[in-house]
Parts: sequence; structure tokens; C-alpha cells
Amino acid sequence: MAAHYPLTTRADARRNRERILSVAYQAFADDPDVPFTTIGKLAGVGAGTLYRNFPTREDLVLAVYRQELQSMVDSVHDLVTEYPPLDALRVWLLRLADFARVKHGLGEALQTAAGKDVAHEADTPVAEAVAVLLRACEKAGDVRPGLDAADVLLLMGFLWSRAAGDAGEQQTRRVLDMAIAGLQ
Amino acid sequence: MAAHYPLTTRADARRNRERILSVAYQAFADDPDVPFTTIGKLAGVGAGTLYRNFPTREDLVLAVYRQELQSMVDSVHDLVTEYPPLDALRVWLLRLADFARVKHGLGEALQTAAGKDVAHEADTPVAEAVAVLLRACEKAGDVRPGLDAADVLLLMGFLWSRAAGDAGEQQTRRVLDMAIAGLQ
DNA sequence: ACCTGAACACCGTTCAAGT
DNA sequence: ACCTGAACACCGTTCAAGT
Repeated sequence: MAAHYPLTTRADARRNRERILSVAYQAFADDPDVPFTTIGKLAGVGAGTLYRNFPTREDLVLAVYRQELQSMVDSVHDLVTEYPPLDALRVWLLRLADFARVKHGLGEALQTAAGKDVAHEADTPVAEAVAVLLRACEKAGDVRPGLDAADVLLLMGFLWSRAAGDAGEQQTRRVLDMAIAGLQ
Repeated sequence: MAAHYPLTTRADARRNRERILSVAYQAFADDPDVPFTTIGKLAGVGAGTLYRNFPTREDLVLAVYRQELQSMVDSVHDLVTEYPPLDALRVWLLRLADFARVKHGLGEALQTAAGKDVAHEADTPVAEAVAVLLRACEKAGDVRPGLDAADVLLLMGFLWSRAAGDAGEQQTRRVLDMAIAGLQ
């Protein structure tokens, strides 16, 4: 009596999962408290399908988080080819700051055990992304040599916690510029 | 047709309000997502009474926040008489760190407009409390002179945001000790 | 003036029936 | 194998009736 595992996922099943993920980010950004079932409706799937793919709200939040952070990390390559090194660093960190704001809006899902795992699992790729940007700046002589990516991220984390509490984008930008000036 | 305002609050009304506040802190600490109506039941009041006193969950959260922070500030005087200055500072900052953890658990009520007002309104008394503790340490020669209370709080805020994300009490204690060592 | 608690609305979650 | 959506449970909120 061998169990039967499907060799391929059914096409509609894959489509449904992708649809949910693609509406979820915007839905969470618009309203962090959006009813879970509403996301299913927006994606045009039944409640059962929503729950089979993401048994809890947290599962969906974390999947969205993972997806967005991945696309952030993937964007590094294009940035360093398109912009001067220092601008690439600034743009990327600004995007990360925006993401951190949304992440904060996503609620405390990242404070749970599973959430910390996901957040922690992202640490290495994110640190590597920063390392790539820093190395480009270093080569161009835009920052002082020997800067540690983890240190930079720690500093950024500090800025975000302040920025989230107080004013919005403007302040984030100003403080970020101050921090970058400090790296030079 | 002058409106009639009660000259004195009815005794049972005052009692009810106090009862709600006294159960709320523990209830939130036990489970930040405790159903709002459950707090009414724990306090032994009807849903209507709960809602008249605290129209929204946020109102109750903020009232609890205010109350607890007030008692923290009030405790400074006893601490500086009971403990050596540096110990008083350490104990008080540890308590504040514990409170910050619970505050975090209280959810994002403090991120709203009203929440920021309350948090901001607390800044001055809290900074004064720290200033009192610092001055005592300075007089005893335990810290270097000229330390700014706001700077110390900024540093603490940084520690908490790290501590909340990662490990709990142990790490908070270690990092706090490092920070205090830095003040000396 | 203040209280209680039943009543209603809304959202989370499951599961029987369908393709 | 996967889907839909009705059905049920639970919590938030109001308000008529009581003291």
C-alpha cells in the first residue's frame, strides 16, 4: 500500500497558490488587518483552497515576507550594473527600509518561533547582498575599507526602529543619508 | 437648558473602572490577543460598562500603558533611597526593559496617532526619572559626568528593539550591563 | 447615572459535496 | 487531487430594559 504522491502539481493548483501570494502583499500593505478570507476572495479562490495552501494567517505572512526579501536580494545585481556604487547602496537600503516598514505593518508574525526562523534564514542572503554593494563602493573608493555588512545592517535596524516609531519616509531618508555619510 | 454634569462620580462606576484596569495589565501580559469582552468578564462587569469606559481596545491598552509607566516613574524615589546609586539605575532600567517587552506584546496600539501622543507624553517624565538616577550616580562618582538622559534612553531603546527580536531576559541583562559599563 | 446581558454582525475555520 | 462555498463557532459592538 504505497502512498501516492502526485508527480506533478495540477496546473490550477499552482495557479491558485500564485494568485493568493500575488494579491496578499498588496492586501497586507493596504490594511494589515485585512480579513484572511478577503484575501481568498481577492484571489478568486474558495476558503478551503486558501486554508490548504496557508493553514494559518502567519504562514501566508511568512511566505509573502520570504518572497519579497528574495526579490530584494535578486535586485542587487541589476542595481550595481545600473547605478554608481554609492547610489546603488543608497537605493537598495532605502528599499530595504520601505520593506521594513511594511514588514512592521505585517504585524508580529515575525516575532513567533517560526517567524524568527524565517527572519534568521534571511540574514545570510541579506548580509551577502549588502556585502556585494559595500565591496563595489569600496572598490570605487566611496566608503572606507573593512566595513562589515552585519555592522551596517545592525545600524540600519536601529534606524528603522526609530523611523517606524516616528515620522515616515522623509525622516528615513535623512537619517539614512547621515548613516551613509558616516560610512565614507 | 443647562446640561447636567455629575459633581461626583458614582462609587460603583469608579470601582468598575479600577477593576477593569487592574485585571487588564495581567490579562494583556498573559495573552496579548485576549478577547476584549473576556477582560470585562474577568473584571466582573457587563460588556456595556467595558465599552463606556474604554470605547476601543486601544483606549484600554493606552490607559494600562499610562498607568504602568506612571508607577515606574513613581518608583524612582524609593529606589534611590533603598539602593546604591548604580544599582538603582540598573534595577530601574531592567524594569523598564521588562515593561518594554510587555509594551511590545501589547501590540501596535502605540504605533497609532493616539498611541504616539501617549508615548510622547511619557517621554519627559521618563527622561526626568533617568536624569534623577544619573545624577545620583554622578554624585557618587559611578558614571562619568555630563551624561544626557535622552541619550541613555536612545541607547536603551536600541537594546530593547534587539532584545525583543532575539532572546529574552538573559540577553537583555547582559547587554544592559555592557551599556552601563560604557557609562562609567 | 450607570449597569447588565441578549441580540446582531462579522470573521475564522471546517467539511460535505462537487469536478 | 483539488476545488467551492455553506455552515458553524466565536468575538466585537450596540442598545433596550433594569436599578
